[in-house]
Amino acid sequence: MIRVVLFEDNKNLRESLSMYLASSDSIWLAGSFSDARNALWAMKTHHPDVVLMDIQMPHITGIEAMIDIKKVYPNIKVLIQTVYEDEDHIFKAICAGANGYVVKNPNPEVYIQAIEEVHAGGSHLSPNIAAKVLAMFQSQYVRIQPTFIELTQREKEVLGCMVKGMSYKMIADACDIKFSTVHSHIKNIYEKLHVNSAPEAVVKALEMRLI
Amino acid sequence: MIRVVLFEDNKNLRESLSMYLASSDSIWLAGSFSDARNALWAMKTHHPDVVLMDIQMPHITGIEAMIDIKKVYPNIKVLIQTVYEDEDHIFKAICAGANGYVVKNPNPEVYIQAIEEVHAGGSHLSPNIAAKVLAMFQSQYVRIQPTFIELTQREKEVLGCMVKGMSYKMIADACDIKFSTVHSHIKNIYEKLHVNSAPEAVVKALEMRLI
DNA sequence: CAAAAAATCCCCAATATTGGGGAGAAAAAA
DNA sequence: TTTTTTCTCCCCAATATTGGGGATTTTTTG
Repeated sequence: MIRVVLFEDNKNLRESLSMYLASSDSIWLAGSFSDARNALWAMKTHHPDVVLMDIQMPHITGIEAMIDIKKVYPNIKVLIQTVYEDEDHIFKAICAGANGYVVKNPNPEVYIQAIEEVHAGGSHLSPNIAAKVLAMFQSQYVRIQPTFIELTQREKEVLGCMVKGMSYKMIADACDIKFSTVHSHIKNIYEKLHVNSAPEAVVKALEMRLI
Repeated sequence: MIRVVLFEDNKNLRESLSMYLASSDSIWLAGSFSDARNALWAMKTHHPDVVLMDIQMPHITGIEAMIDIKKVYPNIKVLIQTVYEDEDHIFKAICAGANGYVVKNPNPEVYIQAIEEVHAGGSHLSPNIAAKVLAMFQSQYVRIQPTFIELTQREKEVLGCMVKGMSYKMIADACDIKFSTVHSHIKNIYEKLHVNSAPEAVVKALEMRLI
């Protein structure tokens, strides 16, 4: 049986969810709490396999509690359950190491399924959350190149150096060309990118994934 | 009913899956094909809501077919179903706009669930896939967090301006402070970020998502 | 409330960058 | 092969940035 600990500040929800989880024969509800300040103590006492964690709670947020838990017990799986569906919360939860993200749902079956999946080493994301994660993922990698700009090999090289924060002198050294040549290349780069300063060029280069 | 078209080169699998989908009362299987070269024609003829697409197929991969489909029919949802669980395939599929990724599974119920979720505008990821996506996501953002750097509100504002490529003078104007103040802030920013030039600061800011 | 931190401003001087020209060799394209 | 692009280099002068000192006033915090 999967040992589960629940954190949820809303009394009604906590009690109904507890009752439901306790009635499942694959889950052993080891404890349920309204406050995550005692999270580490709860872990130590109940050593759960999976923690079902609300985000919005008084005193300390579920994400903060999860960070604490993961620091001490990296093997405990944490399943976030919340009403928040905005990118910011999703992002923070994922970065903090959440093993799943379930949107609060009147249908309690999904909790069981999510807990089982997470316990088995997978992750569970509610469909809307999954869609947002995929969208975030895509926007990171799918380049948008409305204006296709061609930089020569040398120009890319120089731009690459600029991104690394190198000065003209350092670039000249690194590329084994004269200072004045670097100057020329950068003039051309600025012309092509329609910018007129190094920071702008760097931002544009990163945005367009030119380098 | 959800109109579905299936692409799967394995005859046995295609037929058993077809039969299963056809027996569902929420799904209308509009067609099933062993070859994705006719994908666009299939879309035009059967105008499905959801396409269930294998990756590994002769002549043209499911991902390539999906790219073609998405180009012409961006509203058609594509659900990838495959045996591949490696990061490379997952990554490519997501970047190409997949709405879901189901690992081939002897239990056909998950297909129905995935199709319904995708059709409703969400995404469906098999637990192992979701775990890998979350891991990829984390590794992108969490890596450069060991040094937690705190910038003040003003400093973030100034840094934000620098990222936009503004000069000291422009920043002074935009933030309604004196040139010398901008200078001071930037000196502090450089100190905090351990850099000594604008391009470096900009790169670091973007990397650390400080702004 | 007192201390610390943040935000605001100033001076000066060294260095770096940018923009304007121009020009010759090497490589790639027509 | 001729033409064009790329890569290379130089000069000069204007402007911008950086680093080193400060100092004052708000806010925040202990």
